Amino acid sequence: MTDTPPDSTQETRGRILEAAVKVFASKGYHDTKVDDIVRDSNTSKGAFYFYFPSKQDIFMALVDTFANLLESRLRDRLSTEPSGTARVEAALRVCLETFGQYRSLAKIALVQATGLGAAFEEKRQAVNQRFIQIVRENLDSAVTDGSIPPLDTEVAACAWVGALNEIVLRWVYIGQPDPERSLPALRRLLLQSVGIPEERIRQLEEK
Amino acid sequence: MTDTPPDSTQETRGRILEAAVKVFASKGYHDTKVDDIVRDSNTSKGAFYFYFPSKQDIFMALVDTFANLLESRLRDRLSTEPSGTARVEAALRVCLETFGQYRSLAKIALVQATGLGAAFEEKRQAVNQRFIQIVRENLDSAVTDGSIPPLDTEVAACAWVGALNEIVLRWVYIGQPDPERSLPALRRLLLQSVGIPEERIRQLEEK
DNA sequence: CTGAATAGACCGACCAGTCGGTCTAGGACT
DNA sequence: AGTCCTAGACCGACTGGTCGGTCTATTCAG
Repeated sequence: MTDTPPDSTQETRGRILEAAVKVFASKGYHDTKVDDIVRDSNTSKGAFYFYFPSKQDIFMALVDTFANLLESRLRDRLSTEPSGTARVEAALRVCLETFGQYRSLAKIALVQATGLGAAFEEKRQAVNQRFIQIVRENLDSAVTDGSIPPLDTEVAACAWVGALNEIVLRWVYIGQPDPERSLPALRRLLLQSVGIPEERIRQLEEK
Repeated sequence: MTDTPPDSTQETRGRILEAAVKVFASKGYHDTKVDDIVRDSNTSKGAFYFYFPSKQDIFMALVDTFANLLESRLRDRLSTEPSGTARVEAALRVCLETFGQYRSLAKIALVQATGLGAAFEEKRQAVNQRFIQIVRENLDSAVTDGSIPPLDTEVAACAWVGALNEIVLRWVYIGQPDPERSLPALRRLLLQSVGIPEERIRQLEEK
């Protein structure tokens, strides 16, 4: 009658992780009780604390998981893309794809890790900083090789990340501006903002 | 021995509000105990619950206070500013001034109201939406009167608000890019992003 | 004297984390 | 093969501390 077939052992851990993503994403950190995760994963509190040291720990691990995934995808993609303008396109695509593919995880990383107390705020800040850094590096090199006029790349990088963040957030929340629609608009916005000439942009859009 | 001088009555309410702003801003919603606010305000739990129905309520009230203040300042300023490019300048200035003047409140509204559970997320979304709406209205009218080329103003408005948000957040947190420094950079970024010609921007910067 | 304002002891729900226990697989020994 | 043993996976009742919120007593202004 117990409908659990002879599970392979480590599967339990996976079920807990899966449930954690789901519940954290839908209820937020504080409204998620460990018991919720336990219930949703069809395991037990014992199992939870057997695999994870604490609620905070599993949460942080999820944020890291997502940030790591996104960062490596981004760096991979950027390293194979020579032109500056194409990089914007590529990076935006990678972000939106990844956010889309792991929508729940994304929500956790983007939203839930904010405003829950000192430890979490620091983490959020740190994660964002990583991506701002990536953007900045690329803007810097674009300035160096003369493809865009000199500008305050730190501010620009923050702005870019902030803009993308907000777009994705809205999408994650209310599904509103579909990425398919917002991507071209956002790309043009970002490119224009750092002074890339109209003609280069149009060239990219026609491709 | 109690060092509280003969307080005028209603002052208590003010002291509680003040303390709430301070404590919420420094510890976040969940890490702030009602007793912390009581202690910091030199009042009592009885006084707290005499003036405010609940912890959540006073928090929401603070968020609203700030959002209302900012919105009215923005609308005031925008209504007296005819030119589109000048509006960007004016709006940015109002935001940064207000954020600066009420830094703690700003932190509460921008950060703490995120990721703490359904009610708070909704509020955050709603508040952001209001400002996106303001930006959008202005972009729309700029498109209508031909001062900028047609574009997806919803996406653009989100991006603008997101960018500003991120810049301010960093500043509030780590004090890093000083507004005096980021404002010109950000202004140029935003204006360029919606395709305002170089010459109009320079013109504004020289003023 | 009356009622608003204030104090702070107290209550009880809530929940992260614990801990003693059960179950199962598989190895060793007969 | 059968029996025992062990270890590690897993279970869930329970605990202990923490706060939001209540309540009664007290103070004080008018």
